[in-house]
Amino acid sequence: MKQKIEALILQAVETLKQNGVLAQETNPQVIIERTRDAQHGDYASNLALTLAKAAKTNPRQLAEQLIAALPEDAVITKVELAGPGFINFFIDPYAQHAIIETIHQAGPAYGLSQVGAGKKIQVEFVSANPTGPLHVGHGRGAAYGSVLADLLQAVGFNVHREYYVNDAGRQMDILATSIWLRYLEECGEVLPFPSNGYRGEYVRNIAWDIHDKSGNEYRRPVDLVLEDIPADEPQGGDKELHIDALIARTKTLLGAGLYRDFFQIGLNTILDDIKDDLHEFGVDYQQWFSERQLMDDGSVEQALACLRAGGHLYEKEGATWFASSNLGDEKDRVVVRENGQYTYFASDIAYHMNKLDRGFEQIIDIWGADHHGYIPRVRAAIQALGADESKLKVLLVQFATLYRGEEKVQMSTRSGEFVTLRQLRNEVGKDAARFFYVLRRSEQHMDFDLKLATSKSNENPVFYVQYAYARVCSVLRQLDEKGWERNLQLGIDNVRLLSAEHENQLIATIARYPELLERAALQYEPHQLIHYLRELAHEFHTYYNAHQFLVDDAGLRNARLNLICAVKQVLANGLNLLNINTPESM
RNA sequence: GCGCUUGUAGCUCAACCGGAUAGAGCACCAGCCUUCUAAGCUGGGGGUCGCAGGUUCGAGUCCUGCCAAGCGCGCCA
Repeated sequence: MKQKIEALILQAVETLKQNGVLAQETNPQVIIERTRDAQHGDYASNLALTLAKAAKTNPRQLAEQLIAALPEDAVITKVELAGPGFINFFIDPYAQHAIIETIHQAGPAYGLSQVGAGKKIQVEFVSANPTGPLHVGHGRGAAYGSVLADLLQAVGFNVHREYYVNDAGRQMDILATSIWLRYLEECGEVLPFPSNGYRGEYVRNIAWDIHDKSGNEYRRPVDLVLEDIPADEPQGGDKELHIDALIARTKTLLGAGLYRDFFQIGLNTILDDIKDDLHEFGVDYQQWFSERQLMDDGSVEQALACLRAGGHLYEKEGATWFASSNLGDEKDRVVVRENGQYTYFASDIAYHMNKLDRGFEQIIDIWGADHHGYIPRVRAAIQALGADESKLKVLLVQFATLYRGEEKVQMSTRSGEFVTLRQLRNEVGKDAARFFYVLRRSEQHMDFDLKLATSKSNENPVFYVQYAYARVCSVLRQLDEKGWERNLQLGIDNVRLLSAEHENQLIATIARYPELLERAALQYEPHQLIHYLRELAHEFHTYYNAHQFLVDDAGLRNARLNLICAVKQVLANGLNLLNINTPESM
């Protein structure tokens, strides 16, 4: 419909060019908007307002001339000049009725499109360190990323979902050491636990499990473990020096081989838990990409060689630096430490080079907002690698501040005091959790009230949408009980009986679903889909209260059934995209 | 101090490339169940769009300054 009106307006513009009203070189971008107010018709164009200046005339006069030059069209019942120079189009209310039949034919495919044109696009999200279970902060990134990926796929992109596993680096060593110390306790040793270690209950569980399976294989005498280790913070020492010494001691006492085994068991256990957790949350990936693999297969070395060849690296104070400040970063960054180890940033450069090499036309990184300072250096790296930095899009997800009623919930992975995603799912269920997370724009700070989300009452908006779906199902059950059958063709033949205001409104809303999907996807804003579904559900509930569907007149009955079945289909398509269930009864 | 993000109704949030009288939900008030599920519907009150300038036919939206909140500013990840 938009295209149709656009074409008509362009014809009018051509006519005015010939009349000399508009300059020959006028090549306007015609914007047709759906109106927000029914008084303004169905569609509106602001073309006269934007062209008035160039045409050296006032907008209302130009709009009048445009309207006069507009070709006749059966679908358009009225064209009005309004306000400062808007052109409002009123559409024949029956013109949109055909969408009901379209929806019945397309079914689950209704709303899908090909604007993405099969473009290869990668979405990397969550990518939490495998040092513990996912918490509710990760949940938002998981819900946002997965819905965004599904949206992009729905509009025709070739989407690759990926999780970057930070399975190398110091944090992982701290984890392995933490598990080992708990394991020693399991063996019967008594020793202090480092203040900087991972204290969560899951660490004990892994240790318990290893002890159960391997007995005392990894056991070493506690006095050897603690010998000459610098004091921990509570004892007046430095917690970083303390933990680093413990890591080194763990490696020495176990030896490289056993340490590696032990490390791997810890990593696998936690990663399996994360995979399982996300899967149950409705989040699945095409690939789990290992950071350590980049280290092991020489990718990091190769990436740094590439930067070096481009003259972007230099040595200073024993470390190797990337001159990112030449490329928009606020300062240069270390890539190889004084001790010869790569920084996290070094492997991330290699990772992004790898992404580019895999031929993605667009790379979307979804990060927690606390990583925003990291963006300029990654962009700098991509430029230094000789790639087009506009291929990278970084989307930030603000962490949710967690409340339990009025009380703010403090979270820290290290101390083990946090609410896990799994706990949240167990309390509120997958549907409500996903719905809640996607409800708000991702850059928006968000207060997540556990008390509210866990309430199984009508305060929870997910039920409202699901209830609309269940209500349609219920009507169909009633139909069956009355011994009637739905007749699609009879309904189509009588579609013009759908003339009530509620019906026209509902038809207009389901008709714009494809546009909505496209916009939500291209703007990376899944919350638009949620808001749309709430609106659709609301219009359905209103319709339900205002009109009886199961009337004696078979023509009207089937016309209405076709409409509510089309609503049901759109609700299902939207909820499926969100990976939220569609209950047949509630 | 510098940088990024945010600031809209009592609370939580929307507002499509700048567009017409800024909208929902919750909460509050008043109504609607002998009729397809009341987890629903109808109506009502409630606003200095953080503040001040600027850009223009038009600004919640763009620009500048200020105020406030969150985050960041490691040879951590």
